[in-house]
Amino acid sequence: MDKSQILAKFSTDPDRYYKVALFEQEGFKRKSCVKCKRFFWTLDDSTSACPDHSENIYSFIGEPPTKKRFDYAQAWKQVESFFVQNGHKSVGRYPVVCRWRDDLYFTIASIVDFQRIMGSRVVFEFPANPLIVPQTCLRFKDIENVGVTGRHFSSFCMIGQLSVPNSQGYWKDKCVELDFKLLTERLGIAKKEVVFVEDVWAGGGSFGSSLEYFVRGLELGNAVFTEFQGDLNNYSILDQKIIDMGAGLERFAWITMGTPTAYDCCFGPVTKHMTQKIGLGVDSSVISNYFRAIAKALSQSEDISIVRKSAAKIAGLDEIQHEKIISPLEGAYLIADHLRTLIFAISDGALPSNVGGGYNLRMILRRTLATIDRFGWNFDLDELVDLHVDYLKHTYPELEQTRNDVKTILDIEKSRYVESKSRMHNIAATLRSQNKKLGVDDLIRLYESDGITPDFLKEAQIIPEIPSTFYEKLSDLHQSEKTEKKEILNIDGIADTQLLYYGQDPPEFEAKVLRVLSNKLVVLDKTSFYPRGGGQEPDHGTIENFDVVDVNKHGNVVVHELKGGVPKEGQTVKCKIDVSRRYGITRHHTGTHILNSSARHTLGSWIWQHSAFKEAEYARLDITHHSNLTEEEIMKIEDLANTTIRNNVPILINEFERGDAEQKYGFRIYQGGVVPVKIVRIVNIEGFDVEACGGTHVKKTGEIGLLKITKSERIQDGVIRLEFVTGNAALKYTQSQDKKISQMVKSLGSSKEKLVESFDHVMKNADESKRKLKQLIKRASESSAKDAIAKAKSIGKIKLYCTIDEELDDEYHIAVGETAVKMDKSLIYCVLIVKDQTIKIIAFSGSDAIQTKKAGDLVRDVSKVLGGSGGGRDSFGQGGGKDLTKIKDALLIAEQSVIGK
RNA sequence: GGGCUGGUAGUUCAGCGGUAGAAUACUCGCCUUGCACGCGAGGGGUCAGGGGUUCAAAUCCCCUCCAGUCCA
Repeated sequence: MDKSQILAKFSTDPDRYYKVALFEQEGFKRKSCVKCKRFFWTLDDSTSACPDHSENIYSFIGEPPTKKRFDYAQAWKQVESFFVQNGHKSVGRYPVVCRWRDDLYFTIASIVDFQRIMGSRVVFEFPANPLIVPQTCLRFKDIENVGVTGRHFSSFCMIGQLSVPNSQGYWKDKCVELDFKLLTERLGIAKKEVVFVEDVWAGGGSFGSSLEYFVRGLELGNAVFTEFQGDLNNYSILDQKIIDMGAGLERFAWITMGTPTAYDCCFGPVTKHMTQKIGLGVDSSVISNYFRAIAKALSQSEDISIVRKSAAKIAGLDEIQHEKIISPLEGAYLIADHLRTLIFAISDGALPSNVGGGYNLRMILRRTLATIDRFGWNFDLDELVDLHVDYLKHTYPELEQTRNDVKTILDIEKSRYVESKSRMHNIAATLRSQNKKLGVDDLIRLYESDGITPDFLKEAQIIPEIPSTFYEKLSDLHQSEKTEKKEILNIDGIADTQLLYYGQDPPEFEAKVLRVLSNKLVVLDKTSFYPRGGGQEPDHGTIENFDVVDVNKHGNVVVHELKGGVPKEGQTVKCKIDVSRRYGITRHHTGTHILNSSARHTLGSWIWQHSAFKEAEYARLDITHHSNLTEEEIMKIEDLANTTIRNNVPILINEFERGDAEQKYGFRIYQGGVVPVKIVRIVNIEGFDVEACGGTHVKKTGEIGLLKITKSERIQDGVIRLEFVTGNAALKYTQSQDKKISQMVKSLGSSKEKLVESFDHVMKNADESKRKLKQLIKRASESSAKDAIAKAKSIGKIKLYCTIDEELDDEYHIAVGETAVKMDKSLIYCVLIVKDQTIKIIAFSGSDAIQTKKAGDLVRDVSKVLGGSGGGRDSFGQGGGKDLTKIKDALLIAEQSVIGK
């Protein structure tokens, strides 16, 4: 939907869409900006331009409009206590890794916390009404601006003020009144300073008006009133209207502090520590002037390099001063920002990698490290992380728990960066020594497959200039599309299936056939057949006497696929589950939970389930982890899992309201991904693991018997796949392993106890034999060569030795031949080697014999006879053929060929 | 999720259908009072693994494993 059209429409009726009680009470006037025509509301009679175009834009830098000063941590305390006093519930932040939405890697706005996708619709679930949340959000879109503009962050805290207008919540009037009071009464900003700008918001099929509020050109927040659904020509009022006010906490702090940038008051001791260490003063008026100028320049241009240049000019900084004063500051801000983002992301379970959202994290860490390198600083990442966490833990106490894991991950990633850098230098050195001219395609390949940028090559003076077509060509390469298809079955009008497997779970039951589809799909009124879902494979069994080969759930209807025929609609049928298959699957499913938790306890807090698959014979679990697993790690995980199994821990399954479950157990419960339901089923392996899960589980862990990991592989950067077996499948696995060992023992003629020794012995022998053979050939070649010379037939000036060998191979004859022609320069050495139904020809011509016959030519002539081909140089040639019947002819041809026929 | 690149001596890499190489490190010898260096010789390889094409594969094709890198 076109937002400008909605805005145009809403603007024609401001009383209906924008005018709130506060405007009336306080006497706000509605004006249209002299520059951009946008409508805004203000108490200041003298203003004629909207905040973006006003004269005093960003004049709070150095001169804040408040007497009170609140830094980042204090600002939240003020906002929180204000809203709590006004009847809001303050809820903890949600993870920045957005596991409850398939379409987002990271939480990008506070409202996302409460959105759940059901089918194609977005539904809202609020744990309280009204509420307030300090939601950390990650955005990588404007990464180039971070550190430079003074206000762009890769992560920031969006204060979310959410209200549903009903008996507890409120609508527009109260919302704007509260926001206004927060600014004026709590923060102490003069009423005249606050400006509201009319705007609209649209997305996900709904839309509504919004009011952005500014102080001196700085947008502090945006109150969105989601009110309608449909499109502009045909829309209705939503059943559930929602107020979504999002405000930047960093900006709240900034406006009261009036520091040159928002970074100065939001990273607490971090930037201070850095500027002290590198010896930069940040308080000077030059810097304030510069960043005020940046803000002005930003409203005129989006090109950051132009903005920087023009701001330097306004602030009166020449190029050298700019480079000396501003650049390092920008670097310090960037480092502080990026590290804070990494702390949140890693704490919430994201890992830097080359896929998905992990790539963003790898990029910002590498930008951080490259910045440190560029200025030659020696910051200790661990120390900076500590400073951040010590500061942030007042607002986000949970960060304390992952402090050390964050350091571990950063350390691993850092060493990858260092390795990558040294690889780049190696390649650069090679390129330099090759001294080849590099085309655009070469540069693109270097960039895409080795990460070597043309800038790097230019700096290393390997290329003189970056070709103008480089970036164009590069972006052309990345025009890809996504396709997704899903088959939809028509099950309209069929009643929801009663799910027996969540109740008594009878292995045999009678049910009524409600519908037969496509002559193979059967829908019953109730079923014990567990359908495919959450990585669990479906039950098999029989309905009447027909085999059930597949079971799927479509909405709330379970559809059974039969083989060999179908019952009639309306018929009552006898159904039987394949119990042993089900039990195998069930044990693997509970085993998956145990294994996941075992891996997390053994490896670290960053372990999450990435995906899983469980059937009767085996299961696999993909976990998020930074490196391939060592044998020791696998064994430790296995040990813990099996200890848990032997402890025979009870498994409790209960249903909770989603919000209650999240509050009680945290977001760790969502290991299996998105669960679009209001009531979640919690599977609790007491004291060990808690997950939201709809699958079938054993009653006590002891039932699993044994869990054996059979394979571990890294399926992509940051994801390890564990294949494993439990119960009877585990026994079968060890039996088959044992059988293999027996076979090896048998062919080695050894015993199970001495298997490893015997194997080592055989390997050693083989190595030694190979070495001996090499020596033997070397020593024998001289006498064999003499022998050949003696046996050779004289033909004119030269001698020909030509023979057939069915025992020794080309390696031997090459050695002998080479020696022989060195000893007798008039010799031609030619052997036909018969092996595996083919004939190989090897020929050497001594340096004198070459004039008569070149080895390459000889081979070509002879191999032709044998139905093959070959060739080579003057002194050496090889070839062959497959026609064994012509082997005698070949000898003759060889002689004739030498004679010159 | 979609691509791309690579895996050869302990290490860094070259070779890219036709006898498996260089540099460096290693061992030994020579030179030197000794060290650094210099000179000479030598050892060191399942060319990641498996299959295919071919008279012939490190080299071409397919699969697997391991690693790197770019994009969304």
